[in-house]
Amino acid sequence: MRWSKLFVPTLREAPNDAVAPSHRLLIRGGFIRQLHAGHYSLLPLGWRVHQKVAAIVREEINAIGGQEFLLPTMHPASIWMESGRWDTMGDIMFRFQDRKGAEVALGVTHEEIFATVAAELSSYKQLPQIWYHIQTKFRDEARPKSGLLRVREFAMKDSYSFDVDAAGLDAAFDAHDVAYKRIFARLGIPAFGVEASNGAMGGTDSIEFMTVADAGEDDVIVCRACDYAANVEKATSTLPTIDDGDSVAEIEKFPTPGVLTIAALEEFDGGASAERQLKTLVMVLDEVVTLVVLRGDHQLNLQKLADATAAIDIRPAGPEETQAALGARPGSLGAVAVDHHPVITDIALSGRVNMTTGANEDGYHFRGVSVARDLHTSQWADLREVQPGEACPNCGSPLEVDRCIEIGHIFKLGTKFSEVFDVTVSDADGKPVPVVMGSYGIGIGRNMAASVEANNDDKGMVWPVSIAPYEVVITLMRLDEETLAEGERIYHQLLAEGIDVLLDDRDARAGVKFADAELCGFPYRITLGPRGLKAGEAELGYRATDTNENIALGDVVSRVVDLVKAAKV
RNA sequence: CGGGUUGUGGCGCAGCUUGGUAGCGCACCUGCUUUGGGAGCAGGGGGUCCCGAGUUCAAAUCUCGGCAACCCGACCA
Repeated sequence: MRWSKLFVPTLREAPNDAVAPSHRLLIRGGFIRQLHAGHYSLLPLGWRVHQKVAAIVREEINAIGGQEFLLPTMHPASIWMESGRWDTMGDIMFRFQDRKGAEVALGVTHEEIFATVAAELSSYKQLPQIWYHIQTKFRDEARPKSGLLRVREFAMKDSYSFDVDAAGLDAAFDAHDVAYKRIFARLGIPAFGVEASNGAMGGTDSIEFMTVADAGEDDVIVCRACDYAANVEKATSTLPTIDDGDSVAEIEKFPTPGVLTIAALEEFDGGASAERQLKTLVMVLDEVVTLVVLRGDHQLNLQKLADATAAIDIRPAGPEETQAALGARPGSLGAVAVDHHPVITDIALSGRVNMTTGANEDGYHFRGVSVARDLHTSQWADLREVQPGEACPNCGSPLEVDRCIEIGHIFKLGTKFSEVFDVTVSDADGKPVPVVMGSYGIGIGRNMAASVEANNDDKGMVWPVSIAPYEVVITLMRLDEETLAEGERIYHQLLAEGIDVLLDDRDARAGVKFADAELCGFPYRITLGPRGLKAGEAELGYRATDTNENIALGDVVSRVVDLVKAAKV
């Protein structure tokens, strides 16, 4: 391609509302333009990268036996009603009516659709299968942000595995785990897997692939001493034992005028330290008022509560609801003897005695509360959010928290969808068994942006050769006959070698061409000008290291070909 | 959904307080000079000032209503 013909609207300054580095650079480099919130047009350079990312994903999924499909992205409501997700998806799903008034939706994911196709599987002999497509997903995100990192319309590779048993699923899962790590390595993204919540999907194992970035949206708890890493939605830690005293006291109500917070009760004469208090949160889970009890100094993680209860709609109770439920205002609430509402108790409170908590009477608290004896716990669950500095559950070292971008997610679905959509096969004994499914997603555009987050400097993007829009740019310092002729010669030789090469034949100043080439992040730059030509040399520049060297004109092509081939492996 | 910020040529901004019909830098077009790190001079083109209503002789500017975008949080298979 000749730059003079290529549409690359570079900007010297990024729009003010772009903040994330990848967002700013992709716009400045003329790779993307926003249409509206969460919807981006991919311009020629952006589209080339996008296609290269997709090609790598395709290669790696094909390598583990994946078969590529293309399923529709507009779905009838009925199929989502069958799986029960018409309701559970909530506002994330774009829904509308066709001209006949039939309810339709744009796909947020494709478990249902692949399952309907898989219903034609009939024998265990046909298994295992790995099916995938690279298709546009639509998600009406509450807050699209950071350019390509969080959008409402995006291409995603989602694959689904079909196996006759759990062992087969394990194999498919592990194969994806390996494939994903290869993909991220090829995309130039430092990635690691973390234990993750399955969300509303259910299932067992769930691994999210993360890369550390300020622009990320997920907090990941990591241990530097061992390999423990988990999303805060899932992370646990080892807590030191709290000394509750030797004897078990009787429950006792005592006046606490004006004491409305955990902190105030710590200071109060006759109060208790936070770790010896019970914190009672009044939550509304799918319109059921529920008490959630945690240790006084612990924080609730909402996703853990959602996972534990399978509730779809979770919100804190309002003041009136709280008053109606417990007869007291926040600050004096407790779960002691409450049995007219579900009580979900954090497992960290197991076995605790002589605790202090609100008495459900304004201005009074209880002391001497035994969790097992005095609370009518309807469900125990791990609800508390791990804090940095707490001990790693594996090795005891202090945990840290990293801000991360989620760049891929693999998890085991089990038989939920196969049962709903009757995806059954006959096993070796001729008996019908539901197929065991797995689901594996990776966003193309998000990974493109994540690669920029990981590979940039003050001059612009630094693409890995594997996904660079062009592998080499030939920068012509002058458009005189000689330079042009030599540029054309090298350009055509590189093209013949299958190299993605861009010839910068624009009538522009050297500084402009250099700055644009660096901004766009082409890995190699061949600089040709009268000065070098006179000496029979070209300059070969390396974007990643910001270095260059002079090379004899006759050697440039073979040198670049070698470099590109070596880098692509 | 709560909190905050912002909407003025393609991008970055000024003008708004104190109404008088829009300006600067970059980018773009023409010419000349220049030419190995975002050139200089001269000339030129381009704007429903987010939308609507109101006040006024007159609104980018004041009032009211709406819309949109961004940031933080909530939310997010």
